[in-house]
Amino acid sequence: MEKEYKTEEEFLKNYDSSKFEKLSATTDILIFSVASSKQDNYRKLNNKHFSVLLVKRKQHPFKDMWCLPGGFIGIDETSEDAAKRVLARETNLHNIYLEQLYTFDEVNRDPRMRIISISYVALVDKNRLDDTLYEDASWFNMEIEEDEKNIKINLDNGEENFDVVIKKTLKELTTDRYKYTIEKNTRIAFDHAKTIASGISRIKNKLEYTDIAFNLMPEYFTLGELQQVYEVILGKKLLDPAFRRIIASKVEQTEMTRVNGGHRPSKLFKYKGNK
Amino acid sequence: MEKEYKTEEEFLKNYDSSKFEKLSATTDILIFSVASSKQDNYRKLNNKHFSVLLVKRKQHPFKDMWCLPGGFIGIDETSEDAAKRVLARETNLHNIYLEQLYTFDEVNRDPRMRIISISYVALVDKNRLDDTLYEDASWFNMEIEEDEKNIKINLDNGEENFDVVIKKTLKELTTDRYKYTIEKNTRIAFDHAKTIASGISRIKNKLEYTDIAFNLMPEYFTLGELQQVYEVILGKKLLDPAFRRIIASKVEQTEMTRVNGGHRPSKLFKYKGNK
DNA sequence: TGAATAGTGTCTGTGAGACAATATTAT
DNA sequence: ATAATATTGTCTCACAGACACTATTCA
Repeated sequence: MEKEYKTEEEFLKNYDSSKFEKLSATTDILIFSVASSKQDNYRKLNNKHFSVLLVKRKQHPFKDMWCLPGGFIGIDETSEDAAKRVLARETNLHNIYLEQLYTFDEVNRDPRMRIISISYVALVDKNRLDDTLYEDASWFNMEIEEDEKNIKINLDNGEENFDVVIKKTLKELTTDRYKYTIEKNTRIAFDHAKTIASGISRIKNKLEYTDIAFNLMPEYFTLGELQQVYEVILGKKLLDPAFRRIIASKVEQTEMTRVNGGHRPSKLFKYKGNK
Repeated sequence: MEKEYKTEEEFLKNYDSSKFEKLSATTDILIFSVASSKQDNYRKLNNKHFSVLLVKRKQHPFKDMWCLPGGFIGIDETSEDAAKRVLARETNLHNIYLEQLYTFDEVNRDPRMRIISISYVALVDKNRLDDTLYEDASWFNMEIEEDEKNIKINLDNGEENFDVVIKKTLKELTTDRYKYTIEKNTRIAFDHAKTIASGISRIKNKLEYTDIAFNLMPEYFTLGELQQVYEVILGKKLLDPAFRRIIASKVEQTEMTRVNGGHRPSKLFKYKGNK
């Protein structure tokens, strides 16, 4: 006890509190999902969209603009715990895929005071959600167009529709890591447009070499549905046989089929787990 | 001005400072490099080792144990700026490859008080360093053995030699993301053994799909040297023809050759840049 | 000369891209 | 019958793994 105190004291002596003021930390969460919208043609499958949950700000700064759900990190909780807390508040769900994305800490990212943001990505199956949303939250469908220089995201929640453009600049030195700068943005608060772009990029990458896609799926699904999820996230059509080859080892066929309109019914599959 | 103040006030009213105490943030940097050690046999090439810079703690807690170079993040600087500051102090170099790794924020990771650590990975070419090291810093060669369940790292700085074992457990839900727990560790302070394991894992992955390796190389190098760098980081031998095929598009041959003992001299190459 | 590294040629198997072909359903 | 999706077959091309072979140097 004596020693504890002594080292603490020693530490604080060396800790220049005028220079190294403490700072506030929040967690901001990208809650991603895939939404389905009915098609006009009875034969056709539902249209799918990669979507993100945003919250309308009720206060200054950035009043009436959209931001990511988030919250302050308590002195006795980890950022992951804080993220789970926010996630439960927004979705009423526990046990959701969650991974740390990046820590955004530009000095003036919040005009009020120094607040760093430890951001997380969550993936949820929309079927698990009830329709009631917390406060002023809203799901935005995203259309993503990405090239070498820019990521353009069109966001649409049925009432509002706007574009965000994030410029990717290669950082100095040999690396593939991009630095994101907001090129066009009128409706997203803080630096959250960057967070969204980073999160999309992370999920797109991981889609190709991990099984995260299954977090967006219900227990039973058709391979067509699964393929659609890959397609809307990657932003490109995939060839059926190739997709089936790749996915085959990860799924398990069931006896059930889904009858879905004027075409051949499809078998239902479920996730097999990693090998 | 009036409005600024008003919103700040409003904000602070909603900001429950008893619950959301501010916290301290540091940056910890994995400074990786590749060391060469002379061989006994005049014909043989230098032995290469993947190495990391550690600093001996002079104070409690963890006195006399080894930790990553790091420092507090000022209220007016980003974690990246802080990392560059530390990097310049330790290496006397600017313009070093630097990327954010992960934010470690377990509540009790520092026994004194709540301190979160925004960690970075830096890659330096050892030829650019002079031999004088800042304070009690020391380069440790690493031997890495990794399997499905554990990462075992043997660290050796010529005087001390010890093992660290980090257990990888698959996190709940469908994901390839591992949670690291320290299984065996006697000489590394704080949770820095985890940080080292994460950093190694990041670099190993990126080595395969980016050009980061060239940050560890001098301007001119032989393909054999480059291959050695890949081999010590990946922890396995590569086949010469395959390696040359992959690397061919990224390098440019020069007129120079390196004469290196009792064997055929090798052409010197330089990095061509992405495409 | 021999040990060691440098560098090239080539066979083979795997796997992705491409496209064709067949199956099945509701209207 | 037809439009739409479901599912499978197969050809080709690129490329990684494997191994053999040649080139060159210095003690």
